[in-house]
Amino acid sequence: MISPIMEETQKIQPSDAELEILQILWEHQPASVRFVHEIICEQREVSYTTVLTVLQRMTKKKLVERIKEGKSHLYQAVPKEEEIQQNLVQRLLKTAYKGSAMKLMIHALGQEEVSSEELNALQQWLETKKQNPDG
Amino acid sequence: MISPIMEETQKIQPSDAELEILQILWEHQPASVRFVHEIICEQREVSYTTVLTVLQRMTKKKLVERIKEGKSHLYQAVPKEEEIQQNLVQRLLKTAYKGSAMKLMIHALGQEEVSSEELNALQQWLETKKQNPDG
DNA sequence: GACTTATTACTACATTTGTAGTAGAAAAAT
DNA sequence: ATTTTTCTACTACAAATGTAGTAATAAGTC
Repeated sequence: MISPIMEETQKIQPSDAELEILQILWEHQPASVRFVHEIICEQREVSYTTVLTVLQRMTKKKLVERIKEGKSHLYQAVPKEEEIQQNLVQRLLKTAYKGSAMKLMIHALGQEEVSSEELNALQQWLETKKQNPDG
Repeated sequence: MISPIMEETQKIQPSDAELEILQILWEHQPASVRFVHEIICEQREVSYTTVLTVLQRMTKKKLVERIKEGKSHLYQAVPKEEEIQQNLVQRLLKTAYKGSAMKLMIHALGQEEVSSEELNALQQWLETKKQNPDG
């Protein structure tokens, strides 16, 4: 879709499968197809070539980088985890919350059981933010 | 994708175009294709039949309901806005934030300019939450 | 009543996505 | 050296998505 909103938000928007793989890479950089496949298979059944195919597409899109390693390859995430997270929240904020960060937060807090440590951390964060708005 | 995470999160996940339309409906219930089209066109160019087609698919998926109105129809969102929002944050939380609501919130707050009213509102909300964790 | 407009139904089509099979080459095992 | 395993490359395919055209029908307009 090419709405103005989309354009602004036209940053990297990995698909579900891609994000799943990125997550793994962010934790175990660089990794082989085999490795990624095994990790995923701890959660769900999927064929080796499926993972391979997704990784190949991701390479084409520059979502990952390939390092030759003898016959095979090692993969490495290109975007930073934070960057992608930011993109995704921003998008959600605009497309589903009309920009109201508040409501989004309430929802994020509301459904999960947030530990009181997290609540405290957030409170502190808020204090800081109020003092120094450009944090 | 049929990961365990996805299954849990297998609630309604409207596509971009669908969400765009839902947003409009939530604000102006019930609305004609024409109306929806006009609203969208304030933002971006799109053909009337495109909107019609999406609405027809949404009807099939039960994302909207159709009310006959003479020759034409009026459409009404089926899911509640909050419900969809919750689904989307929950999904984001699980797929991109490994469940850390905190980080998600920091990001939500961090990138947009959040008014100090919003910050205050959040602080109050936090107070309440601490007193009465099952809010 | 003939003509123009609005509206729907149906069809189409390119892309993206999730999924996986097959073939061929390289490496490892025996 | 022959067989088995491990990889990659390539191909395929169904479903979803964003997009829009055409035909038919109903409704207003002159």
